[in-house]
Amino acid sequence: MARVTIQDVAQAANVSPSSVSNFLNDRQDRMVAATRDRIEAAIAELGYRPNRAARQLRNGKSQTVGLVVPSVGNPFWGAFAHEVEIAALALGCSVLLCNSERDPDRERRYVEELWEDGVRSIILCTSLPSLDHVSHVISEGLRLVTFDRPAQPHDPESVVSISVDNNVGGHVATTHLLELGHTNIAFVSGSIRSVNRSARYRGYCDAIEAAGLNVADMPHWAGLEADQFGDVEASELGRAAALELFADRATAPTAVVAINDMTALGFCRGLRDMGLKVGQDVSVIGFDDIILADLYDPPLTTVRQPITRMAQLAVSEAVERGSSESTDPGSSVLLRPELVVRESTALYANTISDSFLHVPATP
Amino acid sequence: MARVTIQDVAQAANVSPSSVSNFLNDRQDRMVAATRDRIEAAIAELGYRPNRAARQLRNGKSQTVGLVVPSVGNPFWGAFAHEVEIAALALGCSVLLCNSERDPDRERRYVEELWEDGVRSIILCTSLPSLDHVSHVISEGLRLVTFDRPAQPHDPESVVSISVDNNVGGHVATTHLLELGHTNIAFVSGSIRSVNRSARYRGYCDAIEAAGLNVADMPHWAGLEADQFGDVEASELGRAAALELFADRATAPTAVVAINDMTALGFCRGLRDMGLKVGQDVSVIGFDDIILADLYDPPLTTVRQPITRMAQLAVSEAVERGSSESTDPGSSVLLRPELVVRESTALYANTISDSFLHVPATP
DNA sequence: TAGTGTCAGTGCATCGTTACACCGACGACG
DNA sequence: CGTCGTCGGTGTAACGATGCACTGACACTA
Repeated sequence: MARVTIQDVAQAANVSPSSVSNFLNDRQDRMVAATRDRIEAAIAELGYRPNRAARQLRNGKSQTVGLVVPSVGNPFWGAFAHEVEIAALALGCSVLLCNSERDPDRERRYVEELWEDGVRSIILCTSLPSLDHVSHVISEGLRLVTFDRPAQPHDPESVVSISVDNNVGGHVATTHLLELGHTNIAFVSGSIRSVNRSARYRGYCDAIEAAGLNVADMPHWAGLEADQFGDVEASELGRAAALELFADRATAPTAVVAINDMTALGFCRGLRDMGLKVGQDVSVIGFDDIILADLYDPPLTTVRQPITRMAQLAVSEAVERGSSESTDPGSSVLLRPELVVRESTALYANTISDSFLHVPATP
Repeated sequence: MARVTIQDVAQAANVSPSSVSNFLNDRQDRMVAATRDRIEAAIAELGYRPNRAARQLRNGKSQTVGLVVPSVGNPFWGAFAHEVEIAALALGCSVLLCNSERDPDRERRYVEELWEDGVRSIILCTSLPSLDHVSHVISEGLRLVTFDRPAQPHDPESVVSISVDNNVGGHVATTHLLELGHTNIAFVSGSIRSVNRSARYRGYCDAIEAAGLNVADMPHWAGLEADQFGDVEASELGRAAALELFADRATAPTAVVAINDMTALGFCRGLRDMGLKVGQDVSVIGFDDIILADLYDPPLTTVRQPITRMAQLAVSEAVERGSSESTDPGSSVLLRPELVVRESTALYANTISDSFLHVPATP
């Protein structure tokens, strides 16, 4: 059961290893049909599979795509990683998984390491405003696809971005709450020093102002000590936000736009700690539509990201850039998010419930 | 910025490449201290990093550990993958991610492919009773660590298993409900043709009988068409179970042991569909303690798996088997799960609520 | 002093694949 | 008929690391 090499195939097909190599690397124009068929048959018969290590050693590239996410422990990123793996498999690639924990330094180290290990395509899920920390690798030829981070003016030319249109996402979410009659709508985000978060916030602001309201009047909860929380802990953040925003019932909002579903869920949990009912006392809308959104009680209204499609796009941009239907380098794909209305948002008219007005202050 | 090779280091240190190789491969006894220091200095100065592809080509092994999970889209597996990556990083390894979708054939294909690509250590999260589908690779020398699947009598000798003690887990969960006074306790599992699930079921049965009750009197919901559902869909399964078990209120249980948290959450969602309140009308206990368990409303009582510890064990068994403190080959590590009481379980005495008795039948 | 052993370090073939440079044969063209 | 171009295919030197088999120097022993 020793390994079948290209030599074995060559021998079986009565050609030189070079020809087999030519066959494998799409230079079939260089040979007559009969030869091609013999090689093909030999490969099939011997069950030959090229040795990745040798290939990679020889030409410095690997068939692996690097995936750098903040943390697969977060259900959104877990789901995305799942979709990426499926898409990569379809293209014959493996996925090397890295968790950056949203640490720019880890991002850089991972990207450098992957590059040095021959990985030439990386899907980087970052939302840092600048790509300076990895630009030196890009300039050496790395195919970088950023996810969840639209292209920025100063990005290196070759970078492709796949993202949802966060601006319209934030707008859609906020408009939904406005249409339900809410006029005191908080934005809960943690730090927004990231391009996707600030875009969502902009969408929120635009919607508020378009409704003739003043953003300055709305509570904006932007985290504890800046960036103290990583990604899995988004829910902790939401929870903390709820406790803080509802400490004073007089000024508390009746509706909340959360930066993502995990934060929204944490917020709901915090509301519960304070004896408030989501979708009754307070309307909460999330972002992402993770599997848990539909499972929650009440099911969470949210803005869905089409992650399957996005994962496919990201992988195909990463591994087959330059092929027929691929995007131009430097382009940015912005997919349209979709509002999913469930039960965590309700008419403002129904919001002023007994429980809201008479609930005792928490200790 | 060309690659620094072992030759460059050798030249800089005034030794032969062989000596550098010796240095790198723990054969430092073969050289005098001064030489060692020179090599060390040269490596540091040039920033040398061994080329993985070349290494792998030469000796057929890679520094990568393969991780085969049912689906990283499932928050439990996502969290586990996260921990595995952290543990692997600490040991200088990368993690290659594969989703088996619980399909034995995909498991086999992935394992074979990883093996052929030089991966010599695989953490396989399977719960298939037999390892026959991968035993041929094991016999060639693969270091296989199974996770969430205790060793079975017919397993190949070299396999190490890391798992929680599912039997006591099931027992602890059930006992908790019994202690709350429940006597009609359902078991919701989907197919239990997997060793961990059947162990949990056994623990459940033991506890029921130890309480002087009869397992035959308890509802056991074991899935729709056997195995129709994958892993992410565990929640769908739970939801379906709820609708079915509570179709007839007369025989419906007052408490439920779910096979895992996702199923439990789905079950809660189903209960909600029927107008029932978890932790009030019905007590529900899960298994795993995923991050969402604490976030849920009501927070889910569950049996926690110590995944950080388990991931560390799995990785260290996979990559450094044979080292000092490692387990004997063929051993099985069973960690103790921990009951986490939250609010989805309640005293039976409090269970017979108005809403339970008078809720209208759903259409 | 010849013989044996140990120590520190090196030469070289090798892993499987690739692509450049080459080669022979045949056809066409001036 | 000689020459050139093209086609189909091959030889070979890498890519970078490894470890066996070896060597030269020195020490110790009989």
